[in-house]
Amino acid sequence: MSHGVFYPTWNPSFWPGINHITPPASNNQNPSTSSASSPSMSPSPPSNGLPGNSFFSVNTTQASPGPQTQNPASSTRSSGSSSGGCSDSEEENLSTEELEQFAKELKHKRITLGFTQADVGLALGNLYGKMFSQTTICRFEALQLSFKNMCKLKPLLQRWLNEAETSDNPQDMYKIERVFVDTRKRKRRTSLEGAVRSALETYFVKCPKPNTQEITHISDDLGLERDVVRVWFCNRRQKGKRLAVPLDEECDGQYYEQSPSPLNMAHSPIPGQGYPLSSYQLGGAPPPTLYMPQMHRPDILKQGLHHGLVSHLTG
DNA sequence: ATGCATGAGCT
DNA sequence: GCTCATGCATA
Repeated sequence: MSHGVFYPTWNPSFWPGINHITPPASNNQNPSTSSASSPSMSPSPPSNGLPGNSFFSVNTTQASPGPQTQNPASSTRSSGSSSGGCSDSEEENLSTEELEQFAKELKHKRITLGFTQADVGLALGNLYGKMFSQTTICRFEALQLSFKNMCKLKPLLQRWLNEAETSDNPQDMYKIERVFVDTRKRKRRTSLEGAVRSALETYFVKCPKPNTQEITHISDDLGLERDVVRVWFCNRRQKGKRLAVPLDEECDGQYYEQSPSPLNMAHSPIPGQGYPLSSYQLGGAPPPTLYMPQMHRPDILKQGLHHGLVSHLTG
Protein backbone atom coordinates (compact mmCIF):
# COMPACT_ATOMS: atom_id res chain seq x y z
CA MET A 1 0.00 0.00 0.00
CA SER A 2 1.23 3.39 0.29
CA HIS A 3 3.62 3.98 -2.48
CA GLY A 4 2.47 1.27 -4.60
CA VAL A 5 3.49 2.82 -7.62
CA PHE A 6 3.01 2.12 -11.11
CA TYR A 7 2.44 4.97 -13.26
CA PRO A 8 -0.55 4.37 -15.39
CA THR A 9 1.02 6.59 -17.84
CA TRP A 10 4.58 7.43 -17.96
CA ASN A 11 6.63 9.27 -20.39
CA PRO A 12 6.95 7.35 -23.53
CA SER A 13 10.51 7.07 -24.39
CA PHE A 14 12.57 6.08 -27.27
CA TRP A 15 13.48 2.59 -27.84
CA PRO A 16 16.35 1.27 -29.78
CA GLY A 17 14.15 -0.85 -31.85
CA ILE A 18 17.03 -2.00 -33.83
CA ASN A 19 18.74 -4.23 -31.47
CA HIS A 20 17.42 -7.47 -32.53
CA ILE A 21 19.17 -7.55 -35.76
CA THR A 22 21.33 -10.28 -34.71
CA PRO A 23 24.05 -11.21 -37.03
CA PRO A 24 26.78 -8.70 -37.11
CA ALA A 25 28.33 -10.81 -39.71
CA SER A 26 27.97 -9.41 -43.10
CA ASN A 27 24.81 -7.59 -43.56
CA ASN A 28 23.94 -4.13 -44.40
CA GLN A 29 23.51 -2.02 -41.45
CA ASN A 30 20.81 -0.40 -43.36
CA PRO A 31 18.48 -2.98 -44.63
CA SER A 32 15.30 -1.07 -44.39
CA THR A 33 14.64 -1.09 -40.82
CA SER A 34 12.59 1.99 -40.87
CA SER A 35 9.74 0.38 -42.64
CA ALA A 36 7.60 2.66 -40.68
CA SER A 37 7.98 6.29 -41.13
CA SER A 38 11.52 7.24 -41.38
CA PRO A 39 11.89 8.91 -44.66
CA SER A 40 15.55 9.20 -44.57
CA MET A 41 17.27 7.24 -42.04
CA SER A 42 20.79 6.74 -43.07
CA PRO A 43 21.28 7.55 -46.65
CA SER A 44 24.73 6.32 -46.44
CA PRO A 45 27.51 8.75 -46.30
CA PRO A 46 27.66 10.56 -49.54
CA SER A 47 30.86 12.16 -48.81
CA ASN A 48 33.37 10.12 -47.09
CA GLY A 49 35.08 6.99 -47.82
CA LEU A 50 33.30 4.98 -45.27
CA PRO A 51 33.03 1.61 -46.80
CA GLY A 52 30.55 0.76 -44.23
CA ASN A 53 31.46 -2.79 -43.85
CA SER A 54 34.38 -3.70 -45.88
CA PHE A 55 37.14 -4.98 -43.80
CA PHE A 56 38.81 -4.39 -40.60
CA SER A 57 41.33 -1.76 -40.76
CA VAL A 58 44.00 -2.64 -38.39
CA ASN A 59 44.43 0.18 -36.10
CA THR A 60 46.89 2.51 -37.57
CA THR A 61 46.54 4.69 -34.66
CA GLN A 62 48.61 4.58 -31.62
CA ALA A 63 46.71 2.04 -29.84
CA SER A 64 49.41 -0.02 -28.51
CA PRO A 65 51.97 1.79 -26.55
CA GLY A 66 50.90 -0.17 -23.60
CA PRO A 67 53.26 -2.48 -21.92
CA GLN A 68 50.89 -5.38 -22.01
CA THR A 69 52.47 -8.72 -22.52
CA GLN A 70 53.68 -10.48 -19.50
CA ASN A 71 50.18 -11.22 -18.62
CA PRO A 72 49.35 -14.46 -20.27
CA ALA A 73 47.56 -15.79 -17.33
CA SER A 74 45.04 -13.16 -16.79
CA SER A 75 43.62 -13.53 -20.19
CA THR A 76 41.18 -16.26 -20.77
CA ARG A 77 39.15 -16.17 -17.71
CA SER A 78 35.71 -15.47 -18.84
CA SER A 79 34.20 -16.74 -15.72
CA GLY A 80 35.52 -20.02 -14.97
CA SER A 81 32.77 -22.42 -15.50
CA SER A 82 30.73 -20.35 -17.78
CA SER A 83 32.86 -21.17 -20.74
CA GLY A 84 32.51 -19.21 -23.87
CA GLY A 85 29.57 -17.00 -23.73
CA CYS A 86 30.90 -15.17 -26.64
CA SER A 87 29.20 -16.14 -29.74
CA ASP A 88 29.55 -12.87 -31.38
CA SER A 89 32.69 -11.62 -32.81
CA GLU A 90 36.04 -12.64 -31.77
CA GLU A 91 36.70 -11.76 -28.27
CA GLU A 92 40.33 -11.33 -27.87
CA ASN A 93 42.10 -12.25 -24.77
CA LEU A 94 42.69 -8.87 -23.48
CA SER A 95 44.50 -7.99 -20.39
CA THR A 96 43.14 -5.59 -17.92
CA GLU A 97 45.89 -3.19 -18.76
CA GLU A 98 44.93 -3.22 -22.37
CA LEU A 99 41.36 -2.52 -21.57
CA GLU A 100 42.24 0.24 -19.24
CA GLN A 101 44.53 1.73 -21.79
CA PHE A 102 41.98 1.51 -24.51
CA ALA A 103 39.27 2.99 -22.38
CA LYS A 104 41.41 6.00 -21.74
CA GLU A 105 42.32 6.35 -25.33
CA LEU A 106 38.75 6.07 -26.38
CA LYS A 107 37.61 8.72 -24.03
CA HIS A 108 40.33 11.09 -24.92
CA LYS A 109 39.94 10.79 -28.62
CA ARG A 110 36.22 10.80 -28.41
CA ILE A 111 36.32 14.10 -26.68
CA THR A 112 38.95 15.44 -28.98
CA LEU A 113 36.84 14.55 -31.94
CA GLY A 114 33.89 16.19 -30.37
CA PHE A 115 31.68 13.24 -29.74
CA THR A 116 29.55 12.60 -26.76
CA GLN A 117 29.11 9.21 -25.23
CA ALA A 118 25.65 9.09 -26.67
CA ASP A 119 27.02 9.83 -30.11
CA VAL A 120 29.28 6.86 -29.89
CA GLY A 121 26.48 4.62 -28.83
CA LEU A 122 24.40 5.69 -31.76
CA ALA A 123 27.28 5.42 -34.14
CA LEU A 124 27.79 1.82 -33.19
CA GLY A 125 24.21 1.25 -34.08
CA ASN A 126 24.66 2.79 -37.46
CA LEU A 127 27.88 1.05 -38.14
CA TYR A 128 27.24 -2.36 -36.81
CA GLY A 129 23.60 -2.58 -36.10
CA LYS A 130 24.04 -2.71 -32.40
CA MET A 131 23.21 0.45 -30.66
CA PHE A 132 24.30 1.26 -27.18
CA SER A 133 23.24 3.84 -24.72
CA GLN A 134 25.22 6.64 -23.25
CA THR A 135 25.22 4.66 -20.06
CA THR A 136 27.02 1.76 -21.55
CA ILE A 137 29.63 3.89 -23.24
CA CYS A 138 30.13 5.74 -20.04
CA ARG A 139 30.59 2.55 -18.12
CA PHE A 140 32.97 1.24 -20.66
CA GLU A 141 35.15 4.28 -20.36
CA ALA A 142 35.00 4.04 -16.64
CA LEU A 143 35.74 0.34 -16.69
CA GLN A 144 32.59 -0.39 -14.90
CA LEU A 145 31.52 -3.32 -16.93
CA SER A 146 32.42 -6.90 -16.40
CA PHE A 147 35.64 -8.06 -17.89
CA LYS A 148 33.84 -10.21 -20.35
CA ASN A 149 31.56 -7.41 -21.34
CA MET A 150 34.48 -5.07 -21.83
CA CYS A 151 36.16 -7.57 -24.06
CA LYS A 152 33.05 -7.91 -26.10
CA LEU A 153 32.59 -4.24 -26.65
CA LYS A 154 36.16 -3.31 -27.20
CA PRO A 155 36.43 -4.46 -30.81
CA LEU A 156 33.35 -2.50 -31.70
CA LEU A 157 34.57 0.63 -30.10
CA GLN A 158 37.97 0.10 -31.56
CA ARG A 159 36.50 0.06 -34.99
CA TRP A 160 34.41 3.07 -34.33
CA LEU A 161 37.46 4.90 -33.17
CA ASN A 162 39.34 4.02 -36.29
CA GLU A 163 36.51 5.18 -38.45
CA ALA A 164 36.08 8.34 -36.52
CA GLU A 165 39.70 9.20 -36.82
CA THR A 166 40.10 8.50 -40.46
CA SER A 167 36.83 9.81 -41.66
CA ASP A 168 36.65 13.28 -43.04
CA ASN A 169 33.11 13.56 -42.03
CA PRO A 170 32.88 11.89 -38.72
CA GLN A 171 29.48 13.35 -38.32
CA ASP A 172 28.15 10.88 -40.75
CA MET A 173 28.67 8.36 -38.13
CA TYR A 174 25.89 9.41 -35.99
CA LYS A 175 22.97 10.27 -38.00
CA ILE A 176 20.28 9.91 -35.54
CA GLU A 177 17.56 7.81 -36.76
CA ARG A 178 15.96 6.34 -33.80
CA VAL A 179 12.38 7.08 -33.68
CA PHE A 180 10.87 4.14 -32.06
CA VAL A 181 8.48 4.98 -29.38
CA ASP A 182 8.20 2.30 -26.88
CA THR A 183 4.74 1.62 -25.76
CA ARG A 184 5.60 -0.46 -22.80
CA LYS A 185 5.20 0.86 -19.36
CA ARG A 186 8.12 1.02 -17.11
CA LYS A 187 7.96 1.20 -13.42
CA ARG A 188 8.77 4.54 -12.02
CA ARG A 189 12.21 4.64 -10.68
CA THR A 190 12.12 4.37 -6.96
CA SER A 191 14.20 6.87 -5.14
CA LEU A 192 15.36 5.56 -1.86
CA GLU A 193 16.19 7.89 0.93
CA GLY A 194 19.60 8.00 2.40
CA ALA A 195 18.58 6.33 5.58
CA VAL A 196 16.88 3.54 3.75
CA ARG A 197 19.87 3.01 1.57
CA SER A 198 22.08 2.85 4.56
CA ALA A 199 19.80 0.34 6.11
CA LEU A 200 19.92 -1.75 3.00
CA GLU A 201 23.66 -1.51 2.98
CA THR A 202 23.74 -2.77 6.49
CA TYR A 203 21.55 -5.65 5.58
CA PHE A 204 23.74 -6.32 2.64
CA VAL A 205 26.84 -6.51 4.72
CA LYS A 206 25.23 -9.03 6.94
CA CYS A 207 23.66 -10.94 4.16
CA PRO A 208 24.39 -10.13 0.56
CA LYS A 209 22.05 -12.72 -0.71
CA PRO A 210 18.88 -12.86 1.29
CA ASN A 211 16.36 -15.49 0.48
CA THR A 212 12.74 -14.88 -0.18
CA GLN A 213 11.80 -14.85 3.40
CA GLU A 214 14.56 -12.54 4.35
CA ILE A 215 13.68 -10.19 1.57
CA THR A 216 10.18 -10.11 2.82
CA HIS A 217 11.43 -9.34 6.24
CA ILE A 218 13.59 -6.52 5.02
CA SER A 219 10.98 -5.02 2.80
CA ASP A 220 8.56 -5.20 5.61
CA ASP A 221 10.94 -3.60 7.97
CA LEU A 222 11.84 -0.76 5.69
CA GLY A 223 8.42 -0.32 4.27
CA LEU A 224 9.45 -1.09 0.75
CA GLU A 225 8.02 -3.26 -1.92
CA ARG A 226 9.46 -6.69 -1.95
CA ASP A 227 10.47 -6.33 -5.50
CA VAL A 228 12.25 -3.11 -4.84
CA VAL A 229 14.28 -4.81 -2.20
CA ARG A 230 14.95 -7.81 -4.36
CA VAL A 231 16.11 -5.67 -7.24
CA TRP A 232 18.18 -3.55 -4.94
CA PHE A 233 20.08 -6.59 -3.78
CA CYS A 234 20.53 -7.81 -7.30
CA ASN A 235 21.95 -4.50 -8.33
CA ARG A 236 24.04 -4.25 -5.26
CA ARG A 237 25.59 -7.59 -5.93
CA GLN A 238 26.18 -6.75 -9.52
CA LYS A 239 27.78 -3.53 -8.55
CA GLY A 240 30.09 -5.29 -6.22
CA LYS A 241 31.18 -7.55 -8.97
CA ARG A 242 32.22 -4.97 -11.43
CA LEU A 243 35.93 -4.97 -11.53
CA ALA A 244 37.97 -6.37 -8.77
CA VAL A 245 38.36 -10.04 -8.81
CA PRO A 246 39.76 -12.58 -6.42
CA LEU A 247 42.97 -12.32 -8.28
CA ASP A 248 43.69 -15.95 -8.25
CA GLU A 249 41.07 -18.42 -8.99
CA GLU A 250 37.80 -18.00 -10.62
CA CYS A 251 35.83 -18.79 -7.63
CA ASP A 252 32.67 -17.49 -9.04
CA GLY A 253 29.60 -19.01 -7.70
CA GLN A 254 30.64 -19.22 -4.17
CA TYR A 255 30.71 -15.68 -3.13
CA TYR A 256 27.70 -15.70 -1.08
CA GLU A 257 25.72 -18.73 -0.53
CA GLN A 258 22.25 -19.03 0.58
CA SER A 259 22.51 -18.00 4.12
CA PRO A 260 21.73 -20.98 6.22
CA SER A 261 20.67 -18.88 9.06
CA PRO A 262 18.52 -15.90 8.55
CA LEU A 263 20.25 -12.60 8.47
CA ASN A 264 22.89 -13.39 10.84
CA MET A 265 25.92 -14.33 9.00
CA ALA A 266 29.17 -12.62 8.73
CA HIS A 267 29.64 -11.24 5.32
CA SER A 268 31.86 -12.97 2.91
CA PRO A 269 34.93 -11.42 1.39
CA ILE A 270 32.78 -9.88 -1.19
CA PRO A 271 32.62 -10.96 -4.68
CA GLY A 272 34.46 -10.25 -7.69
CA GLN A 273 34.02 -11.83 -10.94
CA GLY A 274 34.67 -9.45 -13.64
CA TYR A 275 38.29 -8.69 -13.77
CA PRO A 276 41.61 -10.38 -13.81
CA LEU A 277 42.76 -7.54 -11.77
CA SER A 278 46.20 -6.27 -12.18
CA SER A 279 47.85 -3.26 -10.86
CA TYR A 280 45.01 -1.42 -9.37
CA GLN A 281 44.26 -1.47 -5.77
CA LEU A 282 47.84 -2.26 -5.12
CA GLY A 283 48.96 1.23 -4.74
CA GLY A 284 46.93 3.62 -2.79
CA ALA A 285 44.86 5.53 -5.21
CA PRO A 286 42.83 3.31 -7.38
CA PRO A 287 42.13 5.29 -10.48
CA PRO A 288 38.79 4.92 -11.99
CA THR A 289 39.02 1.27 -11.64
CA LEU A 290 38.11 -0.85 -8.78
CA TYR A 291 34.51 -0.65 -8.15
CA MET A 292 34.22 -1.71 -4.65
CA PRO A 293 31.25 -1.47 -2.48
CA GLN A 294 31.63 1.92 -1.11
CA MET A 295 30.20 1.11 2.20
CA HIS A 296 32.25 -1.59 3.55
CA ARG A 297 32.37 -0.68 7.12
CA PRO A 298 29.46 -1.37 9.32
CA ASP A 299 30.60 1.22 11.73
CA ILE A 300 30.05 3.90 9.20
CA LEU A 301 26.74 2.51 8.30
CA LYS A 302 25.50 2.67 11.76
CA GLN A 303 26.38 6.23 11.98
CA GLY A 304 24.31 6.79 8.97
CA LEU A 305 21.16 5.66 10.58
CA HIS A 306 20.19 5.69 14.13
CA HIS A 307 17.06 3.83 13.60
CA GLY A 308 16.28 0.59 15.14
CA LEU A 309 16.08 -0.87 11.74
CA VAL A 310 18.98 -3.08 12.12
CA SER A 311 18.82 -3.52 15.78
CA HIS A 312 17.22 -6.86 15.68
CA LEU A 313 19.81 -7.99 13.26
CA THR A 314 22.84 -6.73 14.91
CA GLY A 315 21.78 -7.65 18.28
C1' DA B 1 27.78 9.61 -13.64
C1' DT B 2 24.87 6.46 -11.35
C1' DG B 3 20.57 4.40 -9.20
C1' DC B 4 16.85 1.51 -10.06
C1' DA B 5 14.61 -1.42 -13.66
C1' DT B 6 13.98 -4.84 -17.44
C1' DG B 7 14.60 -9.06 -19.81
C1' DA B 8 17.12 -13.11 -21.56
C1' DG B 9 19.18 -17.17 -20.26
C1' DC B 10 20.11 -20.49 -16.47
C1' DT B 11 19.38 -23.28 -12.65
C1' DG C 1 14.72 -16.18 -8.59
C1' DC C 2 19.53 -15.49 -9.81
C1' DT C 3 23.13 -13.49 -12.91
C1' DC C 4 24.39 -10.56 -16.53
C1' DA C 5 24.07 -7.11 -20.04
C1' DT C 6 21.95 -3.12 -20.78
C1' DG C 7 19.24 1.23 -20.48
C1' DC C 8 15.81 4.84 -18.77
C1' DA C 9 15.59 8.39 -15.69
C1' DT C 10 17.67 11.33 -12.65
C1' DA C 11 21.02 13.52 -9.33
